[in-house]
Amino acid sequence: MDYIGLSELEIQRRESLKELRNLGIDPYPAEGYHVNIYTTDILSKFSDENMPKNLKSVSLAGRIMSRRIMGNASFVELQDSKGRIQLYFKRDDICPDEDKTMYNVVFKRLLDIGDIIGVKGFVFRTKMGEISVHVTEFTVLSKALHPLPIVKEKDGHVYDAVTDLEMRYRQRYVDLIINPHVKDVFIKRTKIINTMREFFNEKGYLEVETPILQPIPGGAAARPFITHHNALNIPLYLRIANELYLKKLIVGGFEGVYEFAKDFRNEGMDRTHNPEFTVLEIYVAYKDYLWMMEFTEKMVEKVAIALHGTTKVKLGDKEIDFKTPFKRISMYAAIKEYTGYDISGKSEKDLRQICKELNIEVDETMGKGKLVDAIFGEKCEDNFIQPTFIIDYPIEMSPLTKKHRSIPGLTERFELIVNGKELANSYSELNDPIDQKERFEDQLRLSEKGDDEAMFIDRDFIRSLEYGMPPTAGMGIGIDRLTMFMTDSPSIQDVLFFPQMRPEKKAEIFNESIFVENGIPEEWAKILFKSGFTSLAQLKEANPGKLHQILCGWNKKHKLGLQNPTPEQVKQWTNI
RNA sequence: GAUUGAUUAGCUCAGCAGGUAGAGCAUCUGCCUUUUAAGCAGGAGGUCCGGAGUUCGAGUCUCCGAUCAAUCACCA
Repeated sequence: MDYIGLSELEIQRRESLKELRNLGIDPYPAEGYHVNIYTTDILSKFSDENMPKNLKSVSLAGRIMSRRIMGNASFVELQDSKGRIQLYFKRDDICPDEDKTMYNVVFKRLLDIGDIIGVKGFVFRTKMGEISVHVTEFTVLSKALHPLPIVKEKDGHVYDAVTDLEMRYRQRYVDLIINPHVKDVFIKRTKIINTMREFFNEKGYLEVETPILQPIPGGAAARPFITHHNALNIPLYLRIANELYLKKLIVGGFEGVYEFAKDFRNEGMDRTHNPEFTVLEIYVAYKDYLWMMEFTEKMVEKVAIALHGTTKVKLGDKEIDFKTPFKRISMYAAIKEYTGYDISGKSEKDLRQICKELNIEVDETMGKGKLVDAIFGEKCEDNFIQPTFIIDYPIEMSPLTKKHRSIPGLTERFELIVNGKELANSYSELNDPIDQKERFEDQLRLSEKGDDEAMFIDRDFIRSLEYGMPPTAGMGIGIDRLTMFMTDSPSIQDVLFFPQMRPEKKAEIFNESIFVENGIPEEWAKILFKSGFTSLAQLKEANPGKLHQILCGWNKKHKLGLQNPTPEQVKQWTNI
């Protein structure tokens, strides 16, 4: 076995692996292990007076998280999918006969923290009062070769926790093993999605799937990822939204459709942005945005209660109350409240001037919509901590939204803001095909002006509207953000199992061939390379005596079991 | 992309106006027979992120690079 480059702990574990096999124990057995109880059930059902029958003979499996060996009695903490429990191993119970190998060798010496075992035994309470499993038999189920970081915990106080974010995100499996609260976040995430799904299904809306690879990335303003389809020889885009496809389904006659969709945006990454993220979009025929506002707040309230049993949720040092009804305020009223400016009816030039007076950075490519959005984003958004609907957006920033029924220049649109961040976005969908075509053309003009986020024109979408789409309300909500709010997570990386990261630095390219070609045996060539000799010139400069020592030392240290070269041989190598 | 900070044992972290690399846990060897984050004693374990420079001497100072984090910018 090639131990080069391994730490001592890893070498030890590989040695233990060999020894297990020599003893006839398969460290990775093929058959399953019969489990009849979880750690948490043992703890909750235990009773000193009236021990339930099923605790008299338990069989469970999990990972060894700590060991305390006291001669021929030992304690182990076992972690399964639900929690942890203490195991008690006693030599003469594990090995009733003369042969004490299973305890003295296999358990004490060849098992390590991180290994996965199955145990059978009975439940009891130790003198110290801890509910434990007295093990009568154990089975090695999987030997861990990579040492697990050791985290200790007592009375809620955690010692030596792994806090390195890079390790936690890159090796999420390790994070999940050693930081139990991490699992909770993801269990809650799934619960959020399930709760929403139930809410929609109860009303008879249909869960659907629409394309992720799209010839035209529509439905939002964002920079897409581009890929290429070989057979068709065309570019394809990863979707930035599923809006247009879902509306086509409403045209097709469904009453309500929804999709939990992965969207992709080729933009910056930070605490609240990941290149791929999950969005729920739902469209319901014969409804408008006022209906959707009530629908949305009920849905969010239901999620909060499903998760926490109350509408009040802790978020950092704040408490958010998701009790309905949420506050509603129009966008212009919000701007007036926080800036003092009444921007209704203002021209692009006026808006630019107002931005200047408010010290908001603007550039030439920004149209009216983006200017208003800049004012709102800069001066207002942060102020809305409790759930608030911002309603009635200017037409320029809402190209897929129906014009307001009574206020010119505005659209029937709302966003839900929580903790100063946009959570959901919704509107009465524009179903006038001619108006829609004009709005797309406006976007085209913005794009020509240099706005690289302006929407593409989707002619098939316009064609679908020409067949007639019923009045429809649509809503999109960021699942990652919702999960952040509901689990008190400060960054999106905490609610994604595998957040996008820069690739790990490539391992050094292993190339000892130059030495091999010059007659040095391969095993020694590798060691030369690993000890920092990467060229023949370097080798020539080396002191042969010292080099001999380095090589023999390496052989010993890493237990390679190679026959050491003679000093003369090594001298020869330096003279190649 | 900018600024600031970080990178030392498997893990958590010390270390200094430049002078032989430290602790706890984990690991190994003894002792210890129901412990409570960690029983006791002893041992082993490091390319101090990489490269160049200053110096008699660099983990420490300077420069370049890598990676990560925080803040900002960008992100309808």
